[in-house]
Amino acid sequence: MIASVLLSVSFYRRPVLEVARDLLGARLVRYLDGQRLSGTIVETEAYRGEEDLACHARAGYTKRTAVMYGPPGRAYVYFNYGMHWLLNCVTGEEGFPAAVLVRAIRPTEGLDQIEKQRTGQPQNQWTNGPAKLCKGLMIDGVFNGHDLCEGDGLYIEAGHTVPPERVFAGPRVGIEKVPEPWRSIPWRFRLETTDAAQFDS
DNA sequence: AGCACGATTAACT
DNA sequence: GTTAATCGTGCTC
Repeated sequence: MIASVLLSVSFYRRPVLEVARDLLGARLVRYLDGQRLSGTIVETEAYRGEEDLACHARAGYTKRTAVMYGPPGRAYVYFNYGMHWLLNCVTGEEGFPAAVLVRAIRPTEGLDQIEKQRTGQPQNQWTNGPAKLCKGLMIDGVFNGHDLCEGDGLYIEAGHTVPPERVFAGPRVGIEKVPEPWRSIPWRFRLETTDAAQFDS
């Protein structure tokens, strides 16, 4: 049994591209009613600064984006399309808006609980999308601004070290209307699973 | 005050 | 491949 290591503020207080890359293989944990729901992070995206026209901070400091300007290691959880919650991790120095969108995890603990949130869906589609994983782990707006470094309710633990050859970078998705270079810049990171058939992405 | 649209998903044809 | 669902946010008037 390997001791779980809670990712600390120093992990998040680094350039967002490094954090997005290093979160691959880490374990996202939702601690609920004494039970752990968790999954290995297999896909992330980086959003960086007011100049990044795909980043919410393009609008500057607003009530919505305030969390991104705050200290690293906090959760930025926002509501989208009138029905979906999406989870981000704030990164970098306080005052600079940047965050990592957690796009997909591979479920590892609390499968029975996760399934209850994803009824009718096959297991390989329980948490293979940013809104799906929030639904599966019961993550919503109450976690906006939550400190991920306290090990309380929602946090991330270090996982296995992922060799570079297993990391694939590509353009971020869902931002087709964003001008170049932001639309195509390869700030999406994926961890190729050895069991691709069991986990569509 | 009104409006267009979005870091998506699921169900369709 | 196409589209409805559904509402907070930021921008325009």
